[in-house]
Amino acid sequence: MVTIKDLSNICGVSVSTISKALNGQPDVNPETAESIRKIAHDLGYHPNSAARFLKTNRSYNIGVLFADQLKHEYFSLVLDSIREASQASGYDITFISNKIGSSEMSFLKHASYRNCDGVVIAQARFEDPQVVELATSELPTVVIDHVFSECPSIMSENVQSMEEILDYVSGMGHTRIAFIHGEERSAVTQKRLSGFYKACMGLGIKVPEEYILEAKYHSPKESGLATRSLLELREPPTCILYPDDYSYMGGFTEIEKHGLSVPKDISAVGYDGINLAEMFRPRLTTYRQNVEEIGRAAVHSLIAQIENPGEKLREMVIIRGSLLIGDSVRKIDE
Amino acid sequence: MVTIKDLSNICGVSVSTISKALNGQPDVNPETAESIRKIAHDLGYHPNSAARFLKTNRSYNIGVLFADQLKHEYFSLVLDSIREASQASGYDITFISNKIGSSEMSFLKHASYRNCDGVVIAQARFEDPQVVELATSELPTVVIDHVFSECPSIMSENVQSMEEILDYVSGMGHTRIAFIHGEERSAVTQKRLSGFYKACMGLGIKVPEEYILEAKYHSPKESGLATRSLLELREPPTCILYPDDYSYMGGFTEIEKHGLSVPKDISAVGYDGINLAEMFRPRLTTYRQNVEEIGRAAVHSLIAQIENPGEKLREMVIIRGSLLIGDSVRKIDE
DNA sequence: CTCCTTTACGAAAACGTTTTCGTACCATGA
DNA sequence: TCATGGTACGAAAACGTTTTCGTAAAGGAG
Repeated sequence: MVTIKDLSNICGVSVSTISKALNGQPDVNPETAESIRKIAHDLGYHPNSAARFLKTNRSYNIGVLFADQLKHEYFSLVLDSIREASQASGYDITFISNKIGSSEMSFLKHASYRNCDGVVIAQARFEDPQVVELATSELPTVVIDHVFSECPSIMSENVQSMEEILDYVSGMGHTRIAFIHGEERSAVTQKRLSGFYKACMGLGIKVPEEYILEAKYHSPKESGLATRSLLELREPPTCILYPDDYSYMGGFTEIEKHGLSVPKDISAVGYDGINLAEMFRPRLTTYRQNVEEIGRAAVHSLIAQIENPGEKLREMVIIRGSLLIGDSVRKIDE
Repeated sequence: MVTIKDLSNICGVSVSTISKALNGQPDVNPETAESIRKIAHDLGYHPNSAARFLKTNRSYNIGVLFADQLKHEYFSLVLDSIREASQASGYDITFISNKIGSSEMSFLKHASYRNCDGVVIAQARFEDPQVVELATSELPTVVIDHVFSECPSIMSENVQSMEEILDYVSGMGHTRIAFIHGEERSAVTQKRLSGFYKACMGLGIKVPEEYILEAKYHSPKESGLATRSLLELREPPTCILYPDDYSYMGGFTEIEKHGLSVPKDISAVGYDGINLAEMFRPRLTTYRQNVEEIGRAAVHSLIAQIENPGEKLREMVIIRGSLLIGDSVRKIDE
């Protein structure tokens, strides 16, 4: 690897001058600077990030927390946009975990051990003390789809989206609408529930308690169970809203098992708008999240914090998606 | 952040002794060492990775190259297993790209700028000179689904898998079998083609030239076009093999557009075995890749290189998958 | 010509580690 | 008693940078 000392030898000036030339300091002769830059470029010199960090305390590396998995398309797309946005801004990304090799290390420790300038909490068990510790720490952080009072949040829009879904479903003639939602304690769920109720109120739809069921996000199994209990009701719903497209899979299988079909007997709506949804038959009606924007907003907010250490901003950005209409909701003629 | 100097002050011994105690050097009194370790643990001390690298030239960080995208489930699952295996071995991972911020930087430069101990080439344009440069460099590398003569390869099994597929399809009574394959120049495609021809020969199936078409991996559009040309043949195939499950999507849409249906009119087989394939209707018959094993093998091979710098091993590991039978291949009764 | 300011550069310290080498102390054997 | 050897520790250099400060040379003002 070519170091600044090599450059110093080749250029015949001291390392200090090299460093200053490369960093655009004013106290170096423009011609010298230019020739140094040229040689550095020709030799493919780049300052070693570790050494540079030691002096500047900036690693240009941001940590990303995906606690459980990025097995779901939604999360991998968010990751992809985080990666893209970071790179565009000159940052690399590193995954943060809480065990590395045989030794346990809290998320925060891991991030500081790796000298991250900041971390994006993209997917995590938000009540985990380690996650809380991270979010409330001095380290710049930004959280996606959750709100911590101590750091900025990027939230997908969840109230209006539910209203849009219900407008559509109700427009198709449905009045018996069930809602299988994700974990109750999640901020996203709360928003969606409130959007759901609000829309029902506006539309004059009455929803029996049994129509509102808790499942888990991205768990076909849980949603399958919930679906079963809905189907076994004396008066089952005509339309079921699912927490996400994966969960719909579980519901769909259960509906088939009951000898029913979508949308003839039961209509269904997913959430997230994963790319493969258009391959489902019937084509799934779902709400497409703007994953590109979510990742980008997270990175930009984080970098803003990193580069302006003074202001501890606590903004909240809300990203809207859009309803994607498929064939999974049947039109009911009265 | 607590540094080794802080520990030195607290423990009342020099930094050298602290370092030696923590690294298990023999020339430190066992009792002293134990008390140092205890204090270090209580304070949550971890040596700074950047500083440590500077002395040891080991970053415990491995670079991962996903040149284009990890938008496809197959790649995100591979990434996930890479991440898991790395972490289990005490390594973190960083994405390698060839532009960072506004400045261009070759993959190799980027990896060495970030002091990666090695890099996994997981998905890339293998003929890209930068990728070649990386694979042939001094830096330990491992490549997935391609073979470079200079570094170990992890290959998914591709010959036998095609034979299995053809055994099955032929067993279902098909003789007019088309094969839409991915990029011709790719090693994977070559293997699959050879498996395809070999199986056809063994089964006594004659395949007209028009039945073999090139498309691109993960491009529904390309496969859609290829499918169209197959359907417009005077004697179209009864079964089409696709390069991957995403590509099948394109084919499926095209088949529907022609007023035909899968598998009644045309049977189809995918590849990769993404989780959502079971949601397609009909359920897709496909060949499931062992993504966990692929990622793990890559990481283990890479770490073996890193930790035994002497031997430049050049092994090739082949990972088998398994046929996943759905409903997309019709049984033909003669 | 002197004094002051500006310009352009270099020496050296520092960041947090690891590692080499030196050495003080103590025990052992002759 | 002295030489020898082992044990346990510390001083200091080094890794590749950035940054502070010092200073020599050059130029301008009086």
